Amino acid sequence: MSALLPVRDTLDIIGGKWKLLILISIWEGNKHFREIERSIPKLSTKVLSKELKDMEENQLIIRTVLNGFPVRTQYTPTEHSKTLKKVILELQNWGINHRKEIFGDTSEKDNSIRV
Amino acid sequence: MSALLPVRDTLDIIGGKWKLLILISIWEGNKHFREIERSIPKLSTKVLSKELKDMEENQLIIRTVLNGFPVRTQYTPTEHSKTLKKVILELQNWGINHRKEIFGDTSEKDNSIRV
DNA sequence: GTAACTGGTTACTAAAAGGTAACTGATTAC
DNA sequence: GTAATCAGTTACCTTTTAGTAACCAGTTAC
Repeated sequence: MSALLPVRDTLDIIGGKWKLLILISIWEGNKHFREIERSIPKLSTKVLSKELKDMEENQLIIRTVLNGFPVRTQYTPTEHSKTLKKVILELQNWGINHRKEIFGDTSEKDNSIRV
Repeated sequence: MSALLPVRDTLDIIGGKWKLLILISIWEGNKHFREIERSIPKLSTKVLSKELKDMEENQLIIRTVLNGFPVRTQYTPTEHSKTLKKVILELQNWGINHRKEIFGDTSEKDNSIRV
């Protein structure tokens, strides 16, 4: 069925443990490598490096090297990446409802969308 | 970071290579183990077995054993699983637009099940 | 001079995921 | 009696992914 190709394309890009975390971290204002690294617990330098490369390739972020003394790079989200917000909203809503459905969790402690 | 938990919950459940393919196959009318297996190229018995267990645990499908001569099991989608259709639609739309954005691909030629 | 910061890379190791094929037990068809 | 179908399970092996830690160059602060 034809839904599968595009869905798989999408999951290939934003699936996995870290990509969405990283994107959200950048959306929240973290621009530099070490900054992003520190903002996401348990994320290692090596993995971050690889994920950022993937994301740049897929045009979700732009990497700029600033000429300065303690060499700085800057990561900024592309306009294109912002189209992911709808997807994330659906994934988020489903996750919340699923949790209720499965665990009967009605607490709804935090459903703000700080993205 | 509150979008992240639910999003990760969702991706844990439907992420990965096979779960959505399997769910769609079942939605399309394939009910039995070998039937589902044969409908998805490159999917092995072992992996299908594991994926179906995960999906049953997450209440996306129901497994019923029919008492008969060449023992048959039946997999049916839950009502709850149908709430995924919105999510899938968004993932699908994003995938299509992303492909256009990145490759300028307007052909939409190949909508067969590539695995 | 020493340590710490920047953005990573490299090498080694450990864990997780996936592939292949054989095998189960009951039954049907030839 | 032989082969095939059903729904899986098990054991073994390979591939992929991830974690750890050391290290690069250049600069700043003490």
